[in-house]
Amino acid sequence: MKKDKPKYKQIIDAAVVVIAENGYHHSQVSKIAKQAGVADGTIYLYFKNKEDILISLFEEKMGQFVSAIKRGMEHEEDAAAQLEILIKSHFQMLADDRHLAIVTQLELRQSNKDIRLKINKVLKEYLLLVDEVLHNGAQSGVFQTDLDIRLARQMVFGTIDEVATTWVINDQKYDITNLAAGVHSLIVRGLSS
Amino acid sequence: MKKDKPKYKQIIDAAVVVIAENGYHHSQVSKIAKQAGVADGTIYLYFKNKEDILISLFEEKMGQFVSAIKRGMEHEEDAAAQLEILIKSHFQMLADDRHLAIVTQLELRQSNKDIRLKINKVLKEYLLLVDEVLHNGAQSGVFQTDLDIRLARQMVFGTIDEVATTWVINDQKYDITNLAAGVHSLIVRGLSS
Amino acid sequence: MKKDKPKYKQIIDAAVVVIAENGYHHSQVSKIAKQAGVADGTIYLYFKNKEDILISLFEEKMGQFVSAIKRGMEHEEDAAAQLEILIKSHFQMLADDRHLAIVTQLELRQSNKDIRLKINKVLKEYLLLVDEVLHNGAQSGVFQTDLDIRLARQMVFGTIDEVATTWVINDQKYDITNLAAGVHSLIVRGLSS
Amino acid sequence: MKKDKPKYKQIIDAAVVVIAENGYHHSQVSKIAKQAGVADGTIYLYFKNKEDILISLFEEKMGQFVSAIKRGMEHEEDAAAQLEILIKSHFQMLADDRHLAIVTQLELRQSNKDIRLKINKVLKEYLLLVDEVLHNGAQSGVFQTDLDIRLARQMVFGTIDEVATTWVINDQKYDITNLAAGVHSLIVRGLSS
DNA sequence: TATGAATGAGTGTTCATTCAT
DNA sequence: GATGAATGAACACTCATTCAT
Repeated sequence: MKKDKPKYKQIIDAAVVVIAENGYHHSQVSKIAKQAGVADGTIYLYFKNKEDILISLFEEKMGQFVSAIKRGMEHEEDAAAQLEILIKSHFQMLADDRHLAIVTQLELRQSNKDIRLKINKVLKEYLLLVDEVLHNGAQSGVFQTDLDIRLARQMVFGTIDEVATTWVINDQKYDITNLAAGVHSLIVRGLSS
Repeated sequence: MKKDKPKYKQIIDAAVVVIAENGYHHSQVSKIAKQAGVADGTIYLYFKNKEDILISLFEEKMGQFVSAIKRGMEHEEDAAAQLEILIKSHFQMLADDRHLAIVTQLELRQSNKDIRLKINKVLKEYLLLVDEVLHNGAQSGVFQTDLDIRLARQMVFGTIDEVATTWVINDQKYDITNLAAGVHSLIVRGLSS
Repeated sequence: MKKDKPKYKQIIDAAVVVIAENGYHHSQVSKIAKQAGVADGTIYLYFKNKEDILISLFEEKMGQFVSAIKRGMEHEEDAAAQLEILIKSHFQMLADDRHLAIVTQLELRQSNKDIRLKINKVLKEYLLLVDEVLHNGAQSGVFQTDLDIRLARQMVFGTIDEVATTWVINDQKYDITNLAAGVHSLIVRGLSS
Repeated sequence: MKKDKPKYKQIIDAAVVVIAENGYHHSQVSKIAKQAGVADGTIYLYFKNKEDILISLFEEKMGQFVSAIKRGMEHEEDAAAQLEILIKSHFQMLADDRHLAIVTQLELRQSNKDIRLKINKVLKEYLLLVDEVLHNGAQSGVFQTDLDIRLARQMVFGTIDEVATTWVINDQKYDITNLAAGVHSLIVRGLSS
């Protein structure tokens, strides 16, 4: 399996660094190859094309992302508490890797429609996780029992994503993990007094 | 004033159609010119460069957007009701122009950092409007009096934007205006039962 | 006659200034029109095309040039003295109009082969004047009686031109008229001790 | 070293032919590439940009030029004889390559100021060689001992250059090498009888 | 005469991808 | 597997010239 060979991860990590530092449109394959310490042609032994690097990058990192969140929520049954863990973990992981945060919140979105559709496919696993929490909350009565899961998920994800993007646009100059509690509260309680 | 001449709007409208149908990266200036019924060079009598078409497009449309919402909220003082008008108007306007919806939710975001910065400047007016509503709500006691306006605005905008993007990605195949009430309820009341 | 109308000269003078200040390749017709205080289209009422401005400019100025030199040599019969007047007048006229000096020595030469051929035609009158002086000198015995006029003319013109060009390239920062005597001496006596 | 690879010279030689035959302004990079038998992009592996082809072309050819002249003068100590060798070599080399003659005497001069400045830098080596000969002549008493070297160099170069340009403009239809003796005589002895 | 808005042809350069070694 | 030289498609922008007013 190619994904287990060292050069596979090597190239992906190089791509994260190069894209974060140079921006998506200035991240030529040759630059990624150089950063990874391989020849240009070698990239194509591990990835179908440039798009495939991006998609694989997102798959790889998002996979770790979801696993970590799942692991964090493992022993928690209360939906509201699960949601808090999810938000905290999400923010924590972005805070842990500045480069990755830039890539996922800003640069990856400059790719074209096709890539973004494939990225959305990868994202689905994360969204399903949110759905689970929401479903659990609705059933257990922690959340509204007649909750429109789809819409609620869009609120949860939209809010988290917007908060994360704003933070990255502002050069990550404040501690995003401090915002987790406030975001959680807003999502759960809404604006109402 | 160039912006008042008919060709200015003609070119912007052509750009919306061309970009929506071909995607940002396949929307050559010559294609836009053809659609607008002018020569390639004419574009440059009205716009500094290709980027400027995009930014002007967004300015023009977003300006109408904000005006329309303001007009809609004019005679309403209750913050929750204002918010509902804002959401409804937002969705309504996207529903009214399929092409524009594609451009603003998907294609515009593929532009590079510089353009996005300028786009954000234009967006600011909209976000200030949201802030006003939130501030009003917090002061009048309709919303939490100690509301973190910045965070709340990110929830409001993030949710609306995510709902809109999801709708566009799904080929606008359901009626997004039907979602306004649900979104409003979620934002105001949160997930809580 | 178009050449006698005020706008004709107005446009030519504008062209000299614009080309001297912006360089040949940045001297658009619109820039010349603006400097001349006329509309772009008006240029084409007086000149066939852009090339024609250049050629007319050179004709006009070179005509004055040749007349002035002829006038200066009128009452001098000695070929060596005539040559000195020619060189002095040539340098004097360049020194009198910085802009024109830049245009004739540097910018006009960037035009393409066709224009340069036409410019050479205009130049011919000047070269014939040189030939006359040389012929006179050969016949009167002031110069070598078996002088190769064509070659001698090329030496005379080549030397004057190179000295002038070097002066312009060095930003006209010394007084070129001071060089006339030395140049004359070199041309007449050569390098020999 | 890129300059030693065969394609470097291949492209330069192609450029000489294409520019000589089509004129500088109609010598598209793609045309040069085709003539060189390489792809357009290959040009940019060896040259920074189109200007760089021109400058490199001149460097390469002028380098050979100067070397050849130096080699020719090696065993000659008399300044007048050195000058004759210089003139003969110069004309001979132009006569040996019709295309190169057109490029150096006509087409290269159409380039803009920046290129011309760089070309002048390359030319300097040639001019220094002339200076050496003149200095030698002045010291040995073959030439005037109080010779203004700078002015004398401008006469020498101006004359040679004008003779060469005239020959090229006249389609090289006579044998320029036959003119070397006459030019040498004129430069050394001047017009005097 | 004079205007100036409109035209549209023309090209240097980048970079993802290939393939002979 | 690994290399990296070579490929060639793709496109925004300028500006001389025209012509309806």
